[in-house]
Amino acid sequence: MVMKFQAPKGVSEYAPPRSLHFEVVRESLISAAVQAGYLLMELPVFEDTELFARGVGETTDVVTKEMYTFEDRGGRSITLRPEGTAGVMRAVIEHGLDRGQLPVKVWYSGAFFRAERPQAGRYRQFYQVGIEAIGLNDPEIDAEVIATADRSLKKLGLKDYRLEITSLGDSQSRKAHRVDLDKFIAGLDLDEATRTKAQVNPLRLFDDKRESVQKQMENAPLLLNYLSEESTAHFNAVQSLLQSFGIDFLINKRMVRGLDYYTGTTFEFIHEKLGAQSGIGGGGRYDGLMKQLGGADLSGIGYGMGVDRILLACQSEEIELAPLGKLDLFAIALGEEAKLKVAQIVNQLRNAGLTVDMAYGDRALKSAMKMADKSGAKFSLVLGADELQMESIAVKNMDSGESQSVTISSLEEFLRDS
RNA sequence: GUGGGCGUAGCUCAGCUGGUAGAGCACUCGGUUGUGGUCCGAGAUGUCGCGGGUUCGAGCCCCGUCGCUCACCCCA
Repeated sequence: MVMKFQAPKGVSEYAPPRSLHFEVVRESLISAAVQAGYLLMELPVFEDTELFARGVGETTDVVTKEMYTFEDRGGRSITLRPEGTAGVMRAVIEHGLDRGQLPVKVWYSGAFFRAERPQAGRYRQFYQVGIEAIGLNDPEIDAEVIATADRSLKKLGLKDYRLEITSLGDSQSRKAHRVDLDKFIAGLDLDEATRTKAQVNPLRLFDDKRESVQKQMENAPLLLNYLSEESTAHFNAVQSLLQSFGIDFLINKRMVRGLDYYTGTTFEFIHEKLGAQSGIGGGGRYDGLMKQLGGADLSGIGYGMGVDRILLACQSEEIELAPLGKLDLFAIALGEEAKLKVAQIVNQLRNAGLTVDMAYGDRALKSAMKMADKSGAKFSLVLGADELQMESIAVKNMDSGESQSVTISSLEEFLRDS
């Protein structure tokens, strides 16, 4: 018996026709970034393990139990990237961009990896499109980043999502809050596991789904009330900018982010029709990260949008994702002689930059026309013995069903103009 | 790592209290001479996830195993 292979557990992969929808979503996310002046940063999918440990945070769940880590042949510890920001920082530093004109604005797109138990919208290999703006600590750039994320969703026609924002303040604000929060939690009635969780990151308890915990956390001290004057002013400025852009948002005083590097403005896009994994994108400021990784002491802000989840969101809203490119022409040959000619014409049109496909083999005309129909081509042409002699072909408009006669030499021009 | 659900044609699934398998979609061909989208007809396809057990007999019952899936956790 032959072994049957299947994709590794929990990976997201897309075969036609769904891959076309995936492509539309990804391209839409990318174009929003490009529109806002961000430039491509193409990165490796694996990095030195230490980069993520230091960048994302030694105690985070991502680093402690969700990374794909292995040793390469030179004995180096390598990790498949679980997120994008650390790699971007590394590359910015490595290429000296942090010493050039600021802000550095880059976008990236690709696969990320986390060794988690798969579930709806959560995969071990998943796709993100993200941007990072480095070297400018101005509310203006915060608002730009959030607006760009929002635009990338709106471009697709998404409606049933909400934007939640908060500010995690500067490190002093967080320290003061942490002291009080720890004190508060010490007085709660919690089980052992929850207590350990709170020791690693007490903010986590705000996110706990159990009602017993929620109830106890109702009067917990909120970080937002501990913000310094400066942080508050910054956060207020971001809010007024968003309002002036006409972007709706909610302030979530209990927002929790899983990565340690976040500071100040933090945000999340949540889709209302998805399952438990409803976060379709998120991001925030990470003002100490660059320095932490050995670069200049620059602030930064960025986001990561989940392509897989956004595709699911589009489906849940029944949004029609029109395929990007359509065929300009679908060509059909009748008879041996005509085949050569059609192959030649098709090749020539492709060289000229047109998008063309054809029927192969000896298909009945009816069946070939069905293929033409399904291909979504704008025009079809049938070339047989008659046309070979006449040098002119009937080109059929697949929408109207009407045909018109075009000479072979003017075919390219005809397709280009219609 | 912890729970629940499910594994029958390429896809979505049906199969009553056990008697060796079906539907829709998709696919291929056709409805006479070289033109699709509707309609009609015909056809192909399954070791019923795998292994064992009970039984005269198992897709249906029992055990195991693998896989998928949803949720906890976590997050895109």
